[in-house]
This record gives sequence, structure tokens and C-alpha cells, in this order.
Amino acid sequence: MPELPEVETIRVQLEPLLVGRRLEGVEIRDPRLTQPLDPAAVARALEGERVGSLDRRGKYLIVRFESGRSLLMHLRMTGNLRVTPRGAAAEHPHERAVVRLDDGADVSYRDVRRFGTWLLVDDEELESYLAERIGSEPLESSFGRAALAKRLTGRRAPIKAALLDQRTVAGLGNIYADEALWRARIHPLRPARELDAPEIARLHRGVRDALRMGISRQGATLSNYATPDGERGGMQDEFRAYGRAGEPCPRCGTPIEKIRAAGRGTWYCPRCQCLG
DNA sequence: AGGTGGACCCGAACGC
DNA sequence: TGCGTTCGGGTCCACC
Repeated sequence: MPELPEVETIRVQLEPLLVGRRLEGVEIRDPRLTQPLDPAAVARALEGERVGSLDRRGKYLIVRFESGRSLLMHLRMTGNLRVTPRGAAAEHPHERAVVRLDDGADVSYRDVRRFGTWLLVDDEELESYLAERIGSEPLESSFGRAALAKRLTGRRAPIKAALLDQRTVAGLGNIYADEALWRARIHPLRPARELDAPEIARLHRGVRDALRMGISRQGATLSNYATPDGERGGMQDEFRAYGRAGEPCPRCGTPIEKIRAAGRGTWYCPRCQCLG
């Protein structure tokens, strides 16, 4: 499901295709995408905007227009974007919106489960919306061990739940949370506030290493994630723990176990990542 | 206050 | 074979 590495991969690939382009026509077919706003009204508001830059914060993709407004997109679980020659993607079964660019390309938004959202905001709304929802960017240099430690102090929740909370660190989902904990050798059910300094340091490193590996492999394709040119990612071949129940831990050979943590399927090595 | 669990969706995988 | 059921996952929201 698109987590930080998948969204970043999409951003990098889309950026040169979008920046400088004008949106000639916008069609939003699924009212869920813009609710509670009227999809036709949002589509009309987008038409004529010219793209200034394409940014990312956590799992949000931010299309910044020269007007100062921004389209804040969240792909949730199954949203994805494709760029095709005009009309080539018509009739795709799960196409929820399509944007015609002034160079003849179409940007097609597809989303099987219809959880994704498009929100058109001005600068001020953008900042406050994100500030309420997400914490530090884990790959920025400002995100150090101290920043992570501060977000975990006093929290009795299992560390896995804390990592899935986007205000702790922006951009981790179920996959990269498990991969980060495996790298850090920390049990997913450890209460967050009990982690000591060496564990925080390992976790900080584990989060960053897992995300960087994900970006370098262009994300993980389990079912329908693909980059805007339709390529699959390769991160699924690099999983150390996620989805590998019964297979040997790449570090110690002990079979990976699956449990439930924070309401999610959770994979870990019972030997490397022991509770006490 | 902060944590947990259900709702939202729908295709895939599973069970009988 | 074919049907019904379960599962999953990000975020929000109601509840404890």
C-alpha cells in the first residue's frame, strides 16, 4: 500500500511530467474523492491551474500550483496514478478521475477501494492540515534520535502502534513499520516508553534504512501498486520480516512469526526481537 | 489524555 | 464447481 517510499517514487517520476504544465480539463467521477465537496466544483476549480512543483509530506502528495493553491492527494491503500497519451487510459475499470494536461498527456487516477482523497487548499490550510496530522519527515536531517525519543516518551502503546501513528513519524505504514522493527531488533509489542537510548538509536536507524531501501527499490508491489509509467516496485523481494511467516529470519534463521499488533498483521523474529 | 476498535471499501483468498 | 465468508490496510471517529 503506498507508504512513504511508494509515494516518493511516484513523486520523483511525476515531477518532470507535471511541473510547468497547465490543467486543461479535469473530470472527477467518484464523489468520495472530494467529499464533502462537490466533485464537479473541485474539478472546475482545478481547471486552468499551472503546476509549480510536486512535493511530498509523509504519504501525502502535494501538487503546488503557481496560484498558491495546492492539491493535497492521499492514495490511502489502493490509489495510484498513471500518465498516458490522451485518451489511452479511457474506460479503465477503477479510474476515479482524469486530468488532461496542456501537452496532450492524461494523468489517470485509479483506486479500487475508493479510500483516496483529493483536497484543494490554499497555503494556510495546507500547513495547518498537515501540522494536525503528521510529524517529522524521517529522512530529513532534522529528524534525529532525540526527535524520535521525544515522540515516544510517556507512551504506553506498543511501539508498532506508535510507529503507525503518523504524528510520531510521517510515512510509515504496516510494511515499513515491521521492516524497521526487524532492523532495530525490537519486539513490536514493547511499550514505546520503555525503549532505552540504544534501542531508540537502533530504531531511528532502522526506520531510515528501511525507508531508504524502499525508495531505492522503487517501492513494494504486492497487488496493485505501480509507478506512473506502470512499472512494479522491487522492495517486496527485500522484505526481512513482513509477510514471511515460517520463513527463516535472514539474521538468525529462526522462523518468522506472525501476530496481531495495533489491529494489524505483524511479522517479527521471536529470537532477534524478543520482548524482555 | 491517550489508546483501542469499528467503519469505510472491494478484490483476493479461503472454507465448505 | 460455486457459493458465502474472511481478510487487509490508512485514517477518522466513537468509545473507554
